Amino acid sequence: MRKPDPNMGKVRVNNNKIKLRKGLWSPEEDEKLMKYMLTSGQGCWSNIARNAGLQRCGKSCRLRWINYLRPDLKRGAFSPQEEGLIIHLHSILGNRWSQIAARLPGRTDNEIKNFWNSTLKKRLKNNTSTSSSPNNSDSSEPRDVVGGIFPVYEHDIMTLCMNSSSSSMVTAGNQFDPFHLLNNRYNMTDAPACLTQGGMGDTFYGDYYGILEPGKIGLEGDFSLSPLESNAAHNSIDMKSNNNHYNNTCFNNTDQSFKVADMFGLENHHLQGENLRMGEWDLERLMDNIPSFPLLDFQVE
DNA sequence: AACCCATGCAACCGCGGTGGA
DNA sequence: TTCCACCGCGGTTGCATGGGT
Repeated sequence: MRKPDPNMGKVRVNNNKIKLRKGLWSPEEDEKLMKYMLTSGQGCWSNIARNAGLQRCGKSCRLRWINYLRPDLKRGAFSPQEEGLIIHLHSILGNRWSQIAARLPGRTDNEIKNFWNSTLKKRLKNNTSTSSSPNNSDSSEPRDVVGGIFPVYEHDIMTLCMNSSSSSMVTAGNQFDPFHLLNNRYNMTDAPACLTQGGMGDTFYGDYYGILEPGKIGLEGDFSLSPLESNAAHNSIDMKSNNNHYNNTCFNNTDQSFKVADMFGLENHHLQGENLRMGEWDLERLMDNIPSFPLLDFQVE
Protein backbone atom coordinates (compact mmCIF):
# COMPACT_ATOMS: atom_id res chain seq x y z
CA MET A 1 0.00 0.00 0.00
CA ARG A 2 1.29 3.34 -0.87
CA LYS A 3 1.62 6.03 1.67
CA PRO A 4 -0.81 8.90 1.39
CA ASP A 5 0.84 11.97 0.01
CA PRO A 6 2.15 14.06 2.91
CA ASN A 7 0.95 17.10 1.00
CA MET A 8 -2.53 15.71 0.99
CA GLY A 9 -5.09 18.47 0.91
CA LYS A 10 -2.69 21.11 -0.25
CA VAL A 11 -3.47 22.68 -3.57
CA ARG A 12 -0.19 23.18 -5.22
CA VAL A 13 -0.17 25.68 -8.01
CA ASN A 14 2.57 25.71 -10.57
CA ASN A 15 2.43 27.74 -13.78
CA ASN A 16 -1.24 28.44 -13.13
CA LYS A 17 -1.94 24.74 -13.15
CA ILE A 18 -3.17 22.86 -10.17
CA LYS A 19 -0.78 20.09 -9.35
CA LEU A 20 -2.84 16.95 -9.24
CA ARG A 21 -2.41 14.58 -6.40
CA LYS A 22 -1.23 11.04 -6.89
CA GLY A 23 -0.86 8.03 -4.72
CA LEU A 24 -3.12 6.61 -2.10
CA TRP A 25 -6.52 8.07 -1.54
CA SER A 26 -7.29 9.53 1.85
CA PRO A 27 -10.59 8.85 3.62
CA GLU A 28 -11.54 12.49 3.03
CA GLU A 29 -11.02 12.16 -0.69
CA ASP A 30 -12.99 8.96 -0.75
CA GLU A 31 -15.84 10.63 1.03
CA LYS A 32 -15.82 13.57 -1.35
CA LEU A 33 -15.91 11.34 -4.39
CA MET A 34 -18.48 9.01 -2.92
CA LYS A 35 -20.78 11.84 -1.95
CA TYR A 36 -20.44 13.48 -5.32
CA MET A 37 -21.10 10.30 -7.23
CA LEU A 38 -24.13 9.47 -5.14
CA THR A 39 -25.63 12.92 -5.37
CA SER A 40 -24.59 14.13 -8.80
CA GLY A 41 -23.98 10.88 -10.56
CA GLN A 42 -22.27 10.38 -13.85
CA GLY A 43 -20.55 12.68 -16.24
CA CYS A 44 -17.15 13.46 -17.61
CA TRP A 45 -14.62 12.17 -15.13
CA SER A 46 -12.45 15.26 -15.32
CA ASN A 47 -15.51 17.34 -14.45
CA ILE A 48 -16.34 14.99 -11.64
CA ALA A 49 -12.85 15.39 -10.25
CA ARG A 50 -13.17 19.16 -10.46
CA ASN A 51 -16.70 19.45 -9.18
CA ALA A 52 -16.12 17.11 -6.31
CA GLY A 53 -13.31 19.34 -5.16
CA LEU A 54 -10.62 16.76 -5.68
CA GLN A 55 -7.11 17.54 -6.77
CA ARG A 56 -7.10 14.36 -8.77
CA CYS A 57 -7.23 13.63 -12.45
CA GLY A 58 -10.43 12.18 -13.80
CA LYS A 59 -8.68 8.98 -14.56
CA SER A 60 -7.67 8.52 -10.97
CA CYS A 61 -11.22 9.26 -9.81
CA ARG A 62 -12.65 6.77 -12.24
CA LEU A 63 -10.25 4.10 -11.09
CA ARG A 64 -10.94 4.77 -7.46
CA TRP A 65 -14.67 4.65 -7.99
CA ILE A 66 -14.65 1.53 -10.10
CA ASN A 67 -12.17 -0.42 -8.06
CA TYR A 68 -13.00 0.67 -4.56
CA LEU A 69 -15.90 2.99 -3.89
CA ARG A 70 -18.70 1.59 -6.03
CA PRO A 71 -21.44 0.50 -3.64
CA ASP A 72 -22.07 -2.69 -5.54
CA LEU A 73 -18.60 -4.02 -4.98
CA LYS A 74 -18.31 -7.27 -3.20
CA ARG A 75 -15.15 -7.37 -1.19
CA GLY A 76 -13.40 -10.14 0.60
CA ALA A 77 -12.03 -13.46 -0.48
CA PHE A 78 -13.07 -15.12 -3.67
CA SER A 79 -15.35 -18.07 -3.17
CA PRO A 80 -14.46 -21.43 -4.72
CA GLN A 81 -17.29 -20.84 -7.15
CA GLU A 82 -15.84 -17.55 -8.21
CA GLU A 83 -12.41 -19.11 -8.55
CA GLY A 84 -13.83 -21.77 -10.79
CA LEU A 85 -15.59 -19.24 -12.91
CA ILE A 86 -12.48 -17.12 -13.23
CA ILE A 87 -10.43 -20.11 -14.27
CA HIS A 88 -12.98 -21.15 -16.80
CA LEU A 89 -13.52 -17.69 -18.22
CA HIS A 90 -9.79 -17.17 -18.40
CA SER A 91 -9.52 -20.36 -20.37
CA ILE A 92 -11.95 -18.86 -22.85
CA LEU A 93 -11.01 -15.22 -22.80
CA GLY A 94 -7.39 -15.08 -21.78
CA ASN A 95 -6.33 -11.90 -20.05
CA ARG A 96 -9.47 -10.02 -20.95
CA TRP A 97 -10.02 -9.05 -17.36
CA SER A 98 -12.79 -6.61 -17.96
CA GLN A 99 -14.81 -9.24 -19.79
CA ILE A 100 -14.20 -11.72 -17.03
CA ALA A 101 -15.14 -9.14 -14.44
CA ALA A 102 -18.34 -8.39 -16.29
CA ARG A 103 -19.41 -11.92 -15.51
CA LEU A 104 -18.47 -11.81 -11.89
CA PRO A 105 -20.88 -9.45 -10.20
CA GLY A 106 -19.31 -7.26 -7.60
CA ARG A 107 -15.76 -7.95 -8.71
CA THR A 108 -13.50 -5.60 -10.61
CA ASP A 109 -11.12 -6.38 -13.39
CA ASN A 110 -8.25 -5.16 -11.26
CA GLU A 111 -9.26 -7.41 -8.41
CA ILE A 112 -9.57 -10.42 -10.66
CA LYS A 113 -6.31 -9.64 -12.39
CA ASN A 114 -4.52 -9.39 -9.06
CA PHE A 115 -6.15 -12.55 -7.83
CA TRP A 116 -5.13 -14.38 -10.95
CA ASN A 117 -1.56 -13.18 -10.92
CA SER A 118 -1.01 -13.66 -7.22
CA THR A 119 -2.97 -16.79 -6.45
CA LEU A 120 -4.54 -18.72 -9.26
CA LYS A 121 -1.59 -18.57 -11.58
CA LYS A 122 0.63 -20.04 -8.93
CA ARG A 123 -1.88 -22.63 -7.93
CA LEU A 124 -2.36 -23.78 -11.47
CA LYS A 125 1.36 -23.88 -11.96
CA ASN A 126 1.77 -26.06 -8.91
CA ASN A 127 -0.95 -28.33 -10.16
CA THR A 128 0.88 -28.61 -13.43
CA SER A 129 4.03 -29.64 -11.68
CA THR A 130 2.24 -32.31 -9.70
CA SER A 131 0.09 -33.69 -12.44
CA SER A 132 0.07 -34.14 -16.14
CA SER A 133 -3.11 -32.19 -16.51
CA PRO A 134 -3.01 -30.01 -19.60
CA ASN A 135 -5.39 -27.53 -18.10
CA ASN A 136 -3.02 -25.42 -16.21
CA SER A 137 -1.29 -22.54 -17.79
CA ASP A 138 -0.21 -19.10 -16.88
CA SER A 139 -0.30 -18.03 -20.44
CA SER A 140 -2.08 -14.84 -21.18
CA GLU A 141 -3.45 -16.53 -24.25
CA PRO A 142 -6.64 -18.47 -24.00
CA ARG A 143 -6.17 -22.13 -23.49
CA ASP A 144 -7.99 -25.07 -24.83
CA VAL A 145 -11.58 -24.85 -23.91
CA VAL A 146 -11.75 -28.54 -23.24
CA GLY A 147 -10.29 -28.56 -19.81
CA GLY A 148 -10.36 -30.72 -16.80
CA ILE A 149 -11.05 -27.72 -14.65
CA PHE A 150 -14.40 -27.24 -16.16
CA PRO A 151 -15.95 -30.53 -15.12
CA VAL A 152 -14.76 -29.90 -11.61
CA TYR A 153 -16.27 -26.50 -11.38
CA GLU A 154 -19.29 -26.48 -13.59
CA HIS A 155 -21.66 -27.09 -10.75
CA ASP A 156 -20.07 -24.27 -8.85
CA ILE A 157 -20.21 -22.01 -11.85
CA MET A 158 -23.90 -22.58 -12.23
CA THR A 159 -24.42 -22.11 -8.56
CA LEU A 160 -22.59 -18.87 -8.80
CA CYS A 161 -24.88 -17.81 -11.60
CA MET A 162 -27.86 -18.68 -9.53
CA ASN A 163 -26.53 -16.70 -6.67
CA SER A 164 -25.27 -13.73 -8.55
CA SER A 165 -28.47 -11.86 -7.89
CA SER A 166 -27.65 -11.73 -4.24
CA SER A 167 -24.47 -9.89 -4.99
CA SER A 168 -26.40 -6.70 -5.06
CA MET A 169 -25.80 -4.43 -2.17
CA VAL A 170 -29.39 -3.28 -2.34
CA THR A 171 -31.70 -6.03 -1.33
CA ALA A 172 -35.29 -6.10 -0.36
CA GLY A 173 -35.72 -5.20 3.24
CA ASN A 174 -32.07 -4.46 3.61
CA GLN A 175 -31.26 -1.15 2.09
CA PHE A 176 -27.63 -0.62 1.48
CA ASP A 177 -26.04 2.38 3.01
CA PRO A 178 -22.97 3.42 1.03
CA PHE A 179 -21.81 5.79 3.72
CA HIS A 180 -21.94 3.03 6.22
CA LEU A 181 -19.72 1.06 3.92
CA LEU A 182 -17.41 3.98 3.43
CA ASN A 183 -17.07 4.41 7.15
CA ASN A 184 -16.39 0.77 7.55
CA ARG A 185 -13.55 0.84 5.08
CA TYR A 186 -11.62 2.66 7.71
CA ASN A 187 -12.96 0.70 10.59
CA MET A 188 -11.63 -2.74 10.16
CA THR A 189 -13.22 -4.13 13.28
CA ASP A 190 -16.60 -3.49 11.75
CA ALA A 191 -15.71 -4.71 8.33
CA PRO A 192 -17.05 -8.26 8.48
CA ALA A 193 -20.50 -7.10 9.44
CA CYS A 194 -20.43 -4.60 6.66
CA LEU A 195 -19.27 -7.04 4.07
CA THR A 196 -21.92 -9.55 4.86
CA GLN A 197 -24.64 -6.99 4.98
CA GLY A 198 -27.16 -7.13 2.22
CA GLY A 199 -26.24 -10.49 0.83
CA MET A 200 -22.51 -10.10 0.85
CA GLY A 201 -19.91 -12.35 2.27
CA ASP A 202 -21.10 -15.69 3.51
CA THR A 203 -24.56 -15.26 2.23
CA PHE A 204 -23.34 -14.69 -1.27
CA TYR A 205 -23.52 -18.30 -2.25
CA GLY A 206 -25.07 -19.73 0.80
CA ASP A 207 -28.65 -18.87 0.06
CA TYR A 208 -29.28 -21.08 -2.92
CA TYR A 209 -26.49 -23.55 -2.70
CA GLY A 210 -27.70 -26.98 -3.48
CA ILE A 211 -30.65 -26.03 -5.60
CA LEU A 212 -29.15 -27.74 -8.59
CA GLU A 213 -29.11 -31.47 -8.77
CA PRO A 214 -25.51 -32.58 -8.83
CA GLY A 215 -26.33 -35.98 -10.19
CA LYS A 216 -27.58 -34.50 -13.39
CA ILE A 217 -24.60 -32.38 -13.99
CA GLY A 218 -22.13 -33.31 -16.62
CA LEU A 219 -20.50 -31.68 -19.54
CA GLU A 220 -23.34 -32.61 -21.77
CA GLY A 221 -25.98 -33.01 -19.15
CA ASP A 222 -28.76 -30.72 -18.18
CA PHE A 223 -28.77 -28.52 -15.19
CA SER A 224 -32.24 -29.50 -14.27
CA LEU A 225 -34.43 -27.99 -11.66
CA SER A 226 -37.53 -29.56 -10.39
CA PRO A 227 -40.50 -27.23 -10.86
CA LEU A 228 -40.68 -26.64 -7.18
CA GLU A 229 -37.02 -25.87 -6.87
CA SER A 230 -37.04 -23.76 -9.94
CA ASN A 231 -39.92 -21.69 -8.72
CA ALA A 232 -38.35 -21.35 -5.35
CA ALA A 233 -35.15 -20.21 -6.91
CA HIS A 234 -36.95 -17.88 -9.20
CA ASN A 235 -39.03 -16.36 -6.47
CA SER A 236 -36.09 -15.95 -4.23
CA ILE A 237 -34.11 -14.33 -6.94
CA ASP A 238 -36.90 -11.95 -7.86
CA MET A 239 -37.46 -11.05 -4.27
CA LYS A 240 -33.83 -10.51 -3.50
CA SER A 241 -32.52 -8.99 -6.65
CA ASN A 242 -35.31 -6.68 -7.66
CA ASN A 243 -33.64 -6.79 -10.98
CA ASN A 244 -35.53 -7.49 -14.16
CA HIS A 245 -32.45 -7.89 -16.23
CA TYR A 246 -31.58 -10.95 -14.30
CA ASN A 247 -34.78 -12.64 -15.30
CA ASN A 248 -34.14 -11.85 -18.92
CA THR A 249 -30.81 -13.54 -18.97
CA CYS A 250 -29.99 -16.50 -16.85
CA PHE A 251 -33.17 -17.94 -15.55
CA ASN A 252 -36.14 -16.73 -17.41
CA ASN A 253 -36.24 -20.19 -18.77
CA THR A 254 -39.63 -21.70 -19.11
CA ASP A 255 -38.19 -25.10 -19.86
CA GLN A 256 -36.66 -25.09 -16.41
CA SER A 257 -33.80 -26.92 -17.93
CA PHE A 258 -30.73 -25.63 -19.59
CA LYS A 259 -27.31 -26.75 -20.51
CA VAL A 260 -23.94 -25.44 -19.60
CA ALA A 261 -23.20 -25.58 -23.28
CA ASP A 262 -26.14 -23.31 -23.93
CA MET A 263 -25.07 -21.02 -21.20
CA PHE A 264 -21.60 -20.58 -22.54
CA GLY A 265 -22.50 -20.94 -26.16
CA LEU A 266 -20.20 -23.84 -26.63
CA GLU A 267 -22.51 -26.48 -27.89
CA ASN A 268 -21.13 -26.36 -31.40
CA HIS A 269 -17.56 -26.04 -30.37
CA HIS A 270 -15.58 -27.73 -27.69
CA LEU A 271 -18.31 -30.06 -26.58
CA GLN A 272 -17.91 -31.87 -29.83
CA GLY A 273 -14.57 -33.07 -28.62
CA GLU A 274 -12.28 -30.85 -30.57
CA ASN A 275 -9.67 -28.76 -28.93
CA LEU A 276 -10.57 -25.40 -30.28
CA ARG A 277 -8.56 -22.43 -29.29
CA MET A 278 -9.23 -18.76 -29.13
CA GLY A 279 -9.13 -17.32 -32.57
CA GLU A 280 -10.27 -20.51 -34.18
CA TRP A 281 -13.86 -19.85 -33.32
CA ASP A 282 -16.09 -16.90 -33.17
CA LEU A 283 -15.31 -15.15 -29.94
CA GLU A 284 -17.95 -12.51 -30.40
CA ARG A 285 -20.62 -15.06 -30.94
CA LEU A 286 -19.41 -17.06 -28.03
CA MET A 287 -19.41 -14.11 -25.72
CA ASP A 288 -22.81 -13.05 -26.94
CA ASN A 289 -24.09 -16.36 -25.79
CA ILE A 290 -22.59 -16.16 -22.37
CA PRO A 291 -25.33 -14.78 -20.21
CA SER A 292 -24.82 -11.40 -18.77
CA PHE A 293 -24.86 -11.38 -15.08
CA PRO A 294 -27.50 -9.20 -13.60
CA LEU A 295 -26.85 -5.56 -13.96
CA LEU A 296 -25.87 -4.19 -10.68
CA ASP A 297 -28.35 -2.07 -8.90
CA PHE A 298 -25.98 0.81 -8.71
CA GLN A 299 -24.52 0.99 -12.12
CA VAL A 300 -21.89 3.16 -13.59
CA GLU A 301 -22.50 3.85 -17.21
C1' DA B 1 14.87 -7.63 17.88
C1' DA B 2 16.40 -7.09 13.35
C1' DC B 3 16.57 -8.33 8.90
C1' DC B 4 15.08 -10.46 4.61
C1' DC B 5 11.83 -12.12 1.48
C1' DA B 6 7.36 -13.32 -0.49
C1' DT B 7 2.85 -11.84 -1.03
C1' DG B 8 -1.31 -9.02 -1.79
C1' DC B 9 -3.21 -5.25 -3.71
C1' DA B 10 -4.01 -0.23 -4.67
C1' DA B 11 -2.71 2.78 -7.95
C1' DC B 12 -0.14 4.35 -11.93
C1' DC B 13 1.25 4.15 -16.83
C1' DG B 14 0.84 3.73 -21.58
C1' DC B 15 -1.76 2.51 -25.37
C1' DG B 16 -5.70 2.04 -28.43
C1' DG B 17 -10.47 3.19 -29.41
C1' DT B 18 -14.09 6.57 -29.86
C1' DG B 19 -16.58 10.71 -30.55
C1' DG B 20 -16.96 15.59 -31.13
C1' DA B 21 -15.20 19.99 -32.99
C1' DT C 1 -9.35 14.55 -42.44
C1' DT C 2 -7.11 15.92 -38.43
C1' DC C 3 -6.80 17.03 -33.78
C1' DC C 4 -7.99 16.62 -29.15
C1' DA C 5 -10.13 15.04 -24.99
C1' DC C 6 -11.82 11.35 -22.81
C1' DC C 7 -12.50 6.56 -21.67
C1' DG C 8 -11.37 1.80 -20.84
C1' DC C 9 -8.16 -1.75 -20.67
C1' DG C 10 -4.06 -4.60 -19.57
C1' DG C 11 0.50 -4.47 -17.74
C1' DT C 12 3.39 -2.91 -14.26
C1' DT C 13 5.01 -0.75 -10.09
C1' DG C 14 5.70 0.03 -5.37
C1' DC C 15 4.31 -0.12 -0.66
C1' DA C 16 2.44 -2.48 3.56
C1' DT C 17 2.28 -6.60 5.79
C1' DG C 18 3.32 -11.04 7.60
C1' DG C 19 6.16 -14.99 8.05
C1' DG C 20 10.63 -17.08 8.37
C1' DT C 21 15.37 -16.99 9.93
